[in-house]
Amino acid sequence: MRLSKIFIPTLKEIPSDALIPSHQLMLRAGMIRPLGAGVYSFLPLGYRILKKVMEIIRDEMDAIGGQEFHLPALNPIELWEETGRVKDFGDTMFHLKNRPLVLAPTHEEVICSIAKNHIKSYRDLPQIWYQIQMKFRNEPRPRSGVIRGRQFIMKDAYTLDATWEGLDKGYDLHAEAYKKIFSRAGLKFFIVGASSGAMGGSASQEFMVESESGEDTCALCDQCGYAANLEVATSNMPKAQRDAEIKPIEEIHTPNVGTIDELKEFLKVDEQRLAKSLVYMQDKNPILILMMGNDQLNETKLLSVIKSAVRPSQAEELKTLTGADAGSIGPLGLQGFKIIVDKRLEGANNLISGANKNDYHIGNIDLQRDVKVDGYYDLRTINAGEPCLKCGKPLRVVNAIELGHIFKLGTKYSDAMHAYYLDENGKEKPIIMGSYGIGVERIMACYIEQNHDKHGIMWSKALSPYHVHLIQVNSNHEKVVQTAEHLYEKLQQSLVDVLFDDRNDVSPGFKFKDADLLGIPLQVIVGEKNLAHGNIELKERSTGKRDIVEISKVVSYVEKFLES
RNA sequence: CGGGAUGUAGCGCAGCUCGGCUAGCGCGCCUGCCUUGGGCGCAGGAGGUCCCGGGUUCAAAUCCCGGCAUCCCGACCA
Repeated sequence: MRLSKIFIPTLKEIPSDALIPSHQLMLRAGMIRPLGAGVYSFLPLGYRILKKVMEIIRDEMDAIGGQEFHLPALNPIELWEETGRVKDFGDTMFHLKNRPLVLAPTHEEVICSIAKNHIKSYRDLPQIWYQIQMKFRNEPRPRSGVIRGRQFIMKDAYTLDATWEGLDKGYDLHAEAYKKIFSRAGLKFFIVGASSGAMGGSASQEFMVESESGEDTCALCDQCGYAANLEVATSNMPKAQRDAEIKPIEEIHTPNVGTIDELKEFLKVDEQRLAKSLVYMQDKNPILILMMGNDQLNETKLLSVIKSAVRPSQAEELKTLTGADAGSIGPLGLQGFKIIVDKRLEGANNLISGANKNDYHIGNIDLQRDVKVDGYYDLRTINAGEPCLKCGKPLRVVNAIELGHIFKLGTKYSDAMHAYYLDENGKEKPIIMGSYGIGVERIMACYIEQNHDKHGIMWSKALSPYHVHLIQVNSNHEKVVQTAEHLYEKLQQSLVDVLFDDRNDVSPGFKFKDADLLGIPLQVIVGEKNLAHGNIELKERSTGKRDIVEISKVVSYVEKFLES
């Protein structure tokens, strides 16, 4: 393709709305343009890269027996009523105004409805169905360019199985396929255990890229490889020890002491003796949560224990329910509360907590003797530096971008939609499902985040929109033009994808800058000086390494480069 | 949905505090000449509902009220 003809509107200046490198470079390299918040047009260059990404995904999905579908984005709202997800998604799902239709934010329901109508026997299973299509989500706050948009391309795959062993197998196949996909795309990634959240289901893993601009937070152990989303991460922090000495409850006057830090200072006691109280509301039912010292409650973990929506109680509610304000709440003497306790406090005694009376705390609380505990659960958020659960080495906590997520869904959707098959015994059973997503634009953006310098992007051969960037340096020099045209022909005959900068109204410096910005891995530079000796210069974008070769050897040089 | 910022030519910005504008600068764009190894130079030129609506005033980009949009932080995020 000739640069004089193709539409690649590069920018010298950085658009002010773009803050992260991938967003800036995608705009500057003429790959995308914004149309509204979280909505982007892909221009020809950007779309070529997107297609490369999709081809890698397609290739690996087909390799595990996936069958590609093309599914509707417009869905009848009744379909989503069946699984109760109109409510679950809430404002995140786009609703059409003049028809009872929604824009699909994902496709479990559609897949399930097809399965329901056509998968009748265990003989029809297993199946791996996938699609690479636009999804729509009314994100409250789109950000970071294409990384979080209101419409985006997702590869979504679904496994349908008759047995749980089958689900395990399908899940593992996807995990392996995902490793291949992200490796082929040239990404440095890691895999974490994750929460399955509102998708439902059991096991779940996320494929992450470490990035300052990531919206997820993960704990990593560089020693043994432990990795988990902070939503589910655990560490090996010591539990409270049970004292041999049994002491009676005592009331302690603690004027103007509210926070755990103040209490610790005031009483001069070890933080491990302090039990922090938090009150959450499950509908109209209060839940008291006890955490050790200043441990932070992890709301995702709480949600997985409670299994329904909860919210922190408000100040007036607290006063009415407990008789005290935040800072003086405790487990003793509460009416109608469910009480759950973090595992670090399991069975502990001689604890100090609020008295449910302002300015007072209670000492020597024995959770076994004094409190009716409804359960001990892991509820805390871990911190960087805590010992790894597996090997004891300090954990790292990093921000990360989620590239892919694999779930074992189970029968949540097939039950809700009555997608049943008949087993060997003629017995009706729900199809067992798994769900596996990849953010296609995110692969592109994350690749750029990991592979750029101050001049621009550095594409790998796998994702580069063209194989080589042919630069005709001096457009007024007849021999340069002739040679560049000749090489353009020759390279194309050898099935090399060439982007040819044949512009005759652009200075050499401008062409070099553009070439480095676009980041095609190999530049073939036809300039007057080298040509005088019958030579052509070849520059590798990523290393800056330059080679001078004879004209006749350019094609074989390029072929060798592309094969390596 | 809370907090903050911004909105002036295709892009990046100045002007706004203290009203006087016939709105300016750089880049880009068009024409001509020139130059040709790192975003050339010279000359000429086109391009604006100053986000929208209302108000104050002799006079509003500028002051006041309302709205919208975009970005950032937070909340949320299958």
